[in-house]
Amino acid sequence: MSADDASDDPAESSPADSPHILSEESALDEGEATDDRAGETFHAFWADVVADEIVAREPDEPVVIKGGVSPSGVAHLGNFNEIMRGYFVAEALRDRGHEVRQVFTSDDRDPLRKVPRKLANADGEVVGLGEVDAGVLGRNLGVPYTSIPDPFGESESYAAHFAGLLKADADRLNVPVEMLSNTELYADGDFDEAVRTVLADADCVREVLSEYQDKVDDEYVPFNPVCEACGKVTETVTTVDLDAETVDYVCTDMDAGGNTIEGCGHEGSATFREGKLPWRLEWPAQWDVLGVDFEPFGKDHAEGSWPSGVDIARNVFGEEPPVPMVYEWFTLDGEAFSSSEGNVVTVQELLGLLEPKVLRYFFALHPKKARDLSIERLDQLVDRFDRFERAYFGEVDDPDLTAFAERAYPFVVGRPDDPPTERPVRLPYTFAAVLGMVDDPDFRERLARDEGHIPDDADADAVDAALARVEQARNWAERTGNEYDYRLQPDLPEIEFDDDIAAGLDDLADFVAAGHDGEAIQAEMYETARAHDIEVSDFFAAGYRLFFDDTQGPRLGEFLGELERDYVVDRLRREA
RNA sequence: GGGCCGGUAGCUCAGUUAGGGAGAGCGUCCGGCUUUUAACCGGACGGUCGGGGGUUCGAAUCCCUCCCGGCCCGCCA
Repeated sequence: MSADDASDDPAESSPADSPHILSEESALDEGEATDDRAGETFHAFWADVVADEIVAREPDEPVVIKGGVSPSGVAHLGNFNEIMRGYFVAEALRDRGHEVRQVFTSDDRDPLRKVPRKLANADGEVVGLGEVDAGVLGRNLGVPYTSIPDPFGESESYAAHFAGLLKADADRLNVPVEMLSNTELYADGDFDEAVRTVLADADCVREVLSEYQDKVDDEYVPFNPVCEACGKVTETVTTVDLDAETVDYVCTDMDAGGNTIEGCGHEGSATFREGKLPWRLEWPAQWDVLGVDFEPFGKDHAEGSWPSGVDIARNVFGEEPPVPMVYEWFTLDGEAFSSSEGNVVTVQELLGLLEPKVLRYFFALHPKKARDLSIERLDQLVDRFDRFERAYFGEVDDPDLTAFAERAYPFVVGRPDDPPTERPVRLPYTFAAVLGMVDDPDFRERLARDEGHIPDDADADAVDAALARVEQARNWAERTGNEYDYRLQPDLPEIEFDDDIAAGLDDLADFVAAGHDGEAIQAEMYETARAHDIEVSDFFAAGYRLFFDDTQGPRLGEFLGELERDYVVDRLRREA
């Protein structure tokens, strides 16, 4: 047991290797290092704390930031954590003058272990198996994702389809990330040295790995060839030929989370490029091959593959592991992301509901907090972004928020070198939802101006930008069916009113026809109701029925005041 | 059971780096906008900072302990 010479329990990594670098006082905060401490400055933005750690190691340029994921059915928001967290660190480093390369591996030589219940199509929409060629999945259990046809029949493989989704979403968020296919790295020989190192010193690998995994015994060979006969990833290597760089194998059954994927029994030979390393080795091998300096990962890795990866990196590959960073997982409307349960949302879906800046802002919040993304309360997130933005422009009396905004806002809006000098015009999200009840763009602008949300001197571009939120807020209202989900009815709803209300509506029509503004119309509704001895609520309900075919709605008078007068008059008279 | 990370107002979250006034927005309630109708404005209500103990002149913040939640401690990734 050479691995545990230094410590009593090899599984117990030293505190300095903790991946929770944002939770601890400081990995440097030991002993008397007061001079070092004095050199540290407070950072309002977590990405700078991480950047400090990276810079302290004096990495070669370009600094390499990695993320990675095994393909699954849906590229949901949670999968974006690594890309976005890495991005903000990359930007913080670039801002300090470093060259940064951000890569993201699609770990696509991994075998498909079970058929996903939901898939995302090229448009980011989540669909069930019934809408795809599910058979192609069922027939390819155990086969690397890159060798499985795209169930949508569009991309060259299932892996390519999935990687395409991630890349498209990264583009939408304007994050320059280089997608790397693990299969290609193997096929091109990038992993040759790593595989050789692992197989050449298999005893050492077993020794290190056995501290973390029970299945590692004297027979264990840390390489999984792809069977040349059936195409499945296999586990049983019989001999290793280091000179020829080949292994012999038997295609045996594989256990996949309780299910058995049957091997074909074929006995064959594979090169180092025709298989893969097990994850616990593959991850540190990626660090080595790609020269990774920083990698964020989910908390599921924090106590599992990270400690073993550190050990493997040092004792097998002879390298230092990258700066780690654990992030907490998101929930969606209070529940864990689950594509099988249908509790997923894709970046593309979200961008139909809010601006990319707002989504980027969400990822700029502190990673150690388990955050809930609530679609129902998406207005809260947008409001928080607006406040964050106002804080950047010095309009919020909150020193902490202001300090965070001053550093993070330029990154969030993607303009660290050229931050905006004027605060954009923003419509409150729920107000935008109100405007979304009517299609007419002129109506939207008039009402927004009347309510004081658009300054008189705003230029046309600023107005257009502000009004762009209306479509998103309307999509939100429709998706959630919430209290803003009303639509102005272009045609007269079928409805009967009693005589009093009918007379009141006629009077109100005359009042509108005479030309009054929204405020006056609102007031007149009360007057009219009283004059006809109608309950005010009944009269409003009649109005909502006429215009929205509903019993409730927005403040009606102001609303009617902005609409086409003839339309309002005709509708009140139940004529059109 | 063990380890790690979280727990601050009804909700969403700042504040914990470096101990000193418990905060914001939303919601709720009340009021204002001549006028009950979800947009605007003002005010109020609202917290044992998960519980307990300790250190300290002083603790959301540091230490110990317990409770709750998530993750890991099989395999896989």
